[in-house]
Amino acid sequence: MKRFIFGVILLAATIKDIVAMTGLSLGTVSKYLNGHQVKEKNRVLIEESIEKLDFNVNLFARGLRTKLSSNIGFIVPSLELTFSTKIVAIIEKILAEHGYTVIICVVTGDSKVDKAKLQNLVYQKVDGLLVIPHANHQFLQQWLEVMVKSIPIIVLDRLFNSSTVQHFVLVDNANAAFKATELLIKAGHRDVGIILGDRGGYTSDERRKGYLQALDHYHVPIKDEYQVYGKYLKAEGYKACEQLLKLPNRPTAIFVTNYDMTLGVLECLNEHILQVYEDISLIAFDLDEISKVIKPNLAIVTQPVEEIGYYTAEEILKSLKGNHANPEIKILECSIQQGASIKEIN
Amino acid sequence: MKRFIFGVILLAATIKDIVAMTGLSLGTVSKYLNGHQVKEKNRVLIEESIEKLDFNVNLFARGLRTKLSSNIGFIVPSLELTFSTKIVAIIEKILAEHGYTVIICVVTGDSKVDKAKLQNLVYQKVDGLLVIPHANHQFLQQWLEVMVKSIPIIVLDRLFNSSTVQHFVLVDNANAAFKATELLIKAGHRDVGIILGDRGGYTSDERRKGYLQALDHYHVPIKDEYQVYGKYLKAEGYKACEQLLKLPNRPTAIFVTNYDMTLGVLECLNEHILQVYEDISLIAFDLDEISKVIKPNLAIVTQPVEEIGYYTAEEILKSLKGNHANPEIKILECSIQQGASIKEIN
DNA sequence: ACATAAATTTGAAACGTTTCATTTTTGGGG
DNA sequence: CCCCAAAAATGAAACGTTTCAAATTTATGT
Repeated sequence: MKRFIFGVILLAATIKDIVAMTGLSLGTVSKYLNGHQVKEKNRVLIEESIEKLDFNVNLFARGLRTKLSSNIGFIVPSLELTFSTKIVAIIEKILAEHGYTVIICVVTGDSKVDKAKLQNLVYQKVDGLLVIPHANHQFLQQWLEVMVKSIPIIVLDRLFNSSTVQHFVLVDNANAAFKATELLIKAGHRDVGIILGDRGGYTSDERRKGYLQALDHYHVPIKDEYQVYGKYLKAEGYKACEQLLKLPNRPTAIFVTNYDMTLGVLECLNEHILQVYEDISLIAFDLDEISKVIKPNLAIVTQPVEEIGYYTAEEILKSLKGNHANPEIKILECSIQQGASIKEIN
Repeated sequence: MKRFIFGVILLAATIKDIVAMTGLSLGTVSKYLNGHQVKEKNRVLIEESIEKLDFNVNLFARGLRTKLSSNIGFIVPSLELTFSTKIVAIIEKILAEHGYTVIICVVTGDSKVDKAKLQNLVYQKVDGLLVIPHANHQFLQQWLEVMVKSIPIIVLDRLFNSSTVQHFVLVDNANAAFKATELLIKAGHRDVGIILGDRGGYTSDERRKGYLQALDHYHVPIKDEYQVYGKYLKAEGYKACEQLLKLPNRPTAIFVTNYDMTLGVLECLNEHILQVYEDISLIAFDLDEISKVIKPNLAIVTQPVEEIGYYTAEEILKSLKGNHANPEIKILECSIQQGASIKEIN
């Protein structure tokens, strides 16, 4: 029996207390706790006892035998992207309903630091792993390749080639970029710049692909100087924007393919005293909460973060429940939110 | 010895393997692992062995004896406030350097849901707790009062009266609000509105206090209708703003005391076709990353999130190391970032 | 060298589960 | 009412640490 003094627990109840109270054996109670068949009469007995004792399984003891922790690790490149935090929040909520907790692990990209963090995490503390890879994820990827053999892993946002990691949840970046670019073209723009992430990065390449397809489809000439690369950072967005503005015939519209870069672009336009819409058209990515406060309201591509969260949570739960072999590449669609940042120049 | 097949760990090394390799006893090795004095010769022996075996303490077994997990729980009201996520990120980084991991727990304010989450967390999974309370935190507070007797707890952002919880890290909200209001007054504004959080909420009351002090200090008449309350949400900021705009002689300047509410205010002004600066002056809270992209740049009060993070991490580490009795209320200062959103109307 | 105090080492017991080979109970058919 | 297969219950062993009283080694002063 849990014993209290002034409301503080001195001693938590154990299975042995249940045994003492019910007269059953350790084995039977344990079986009940793990969802196995137990005689009706005994089930009632045990449940009453659990209730009275306020019994909770000791996870240390359980883990010692089973090597399971009821924790899920969530590896993110940063906590300052709403994309990541929204997904973490949704998943934390769902997993909590199933008795799991979420351990956050921010990877820096510095493989030395990351290695220690990941090692500790995976060897002992988590039953499964959710991963939003860092742009610079070579080390992480190698690590995952090995780890996925011992625990279920789902990778979000980025696809990579791997014979072992096979469970991905992605958005259709190419199609989203196609539609965004299309929107600009249909408004009459033929000089459309695009600000991309790292050259060779997965999302970057996909978004570029969609952009090129759209130009091609509408017979708009492709110009290399309109495609600018940078890291997914505000400062790099600023730089990329300047680069486009410096061009002899600068684009009349820009597609910025990332949240943070968009902030940089807006700051850059501000400083160059260029008005969105009036002087230059814009469509951005993922700006959800703030697209409306910016004047004019920005047209944006919105990733289905909620759907990503729900789907991923369900999938990892399935994997944890033993269905270890349903790897899949899931691709979800983005939507486009109209704004007042695209000028018709027919 | 850890045994591998195709790079996958089959069996992790245990203390017994070290015993076998060094010829020492369990007790000695354990003592070494826990930082106690061991003969130099043996220290070397053990360290070599650990290295060779790639030994890691099994945290389940350790926890079974010690009831310690090397996890810290971080309770946040939401993951969509940069205030919270920045602090979480900083603290996660520092704690990781000390072998701790961070379990995220988002409380909803629904005490039924929260209770189950917190229970699980505290009874078994965490050695300490960091808490950014929800605005509606009665239940949470009661819970903390009891829990702090068994593990160290530090509360951030909000102060509350408690005979047990005594460790707080706060910012000087009153002073920050004083300075913000002062800035508006010095620009000649005498009709200064303030949009506050929940009536009776800690931060809300403090910020109001500073606001009133500033008005009083500069002999500006105080008007009740200029003080509007709402929840710290974008939608409520919108509503609050409308309320101020509807007033017969509406304020010439508004102090918005929260990030999310500011977004709502900006949207509201946009829709009413009111220009910040030109039509109405504004000073906001915590808008850091986006204050620069908004035109005109907003003047903002910035909370020292980095400092809060570093300080809190150090404090919880101290508490975990046994210095269990250094409760303190730490108050950090905010800074003000000038912008172009305040019009001189002398 | 010797006695003694101090510093280390030792190893059995305990932490609270799960597992599994065995034993016991149950219920259906003849 | 008995037999037997199936279902359920049993309880000892094991998981890998930490702890602690007892034993051993080392250091100190004479």
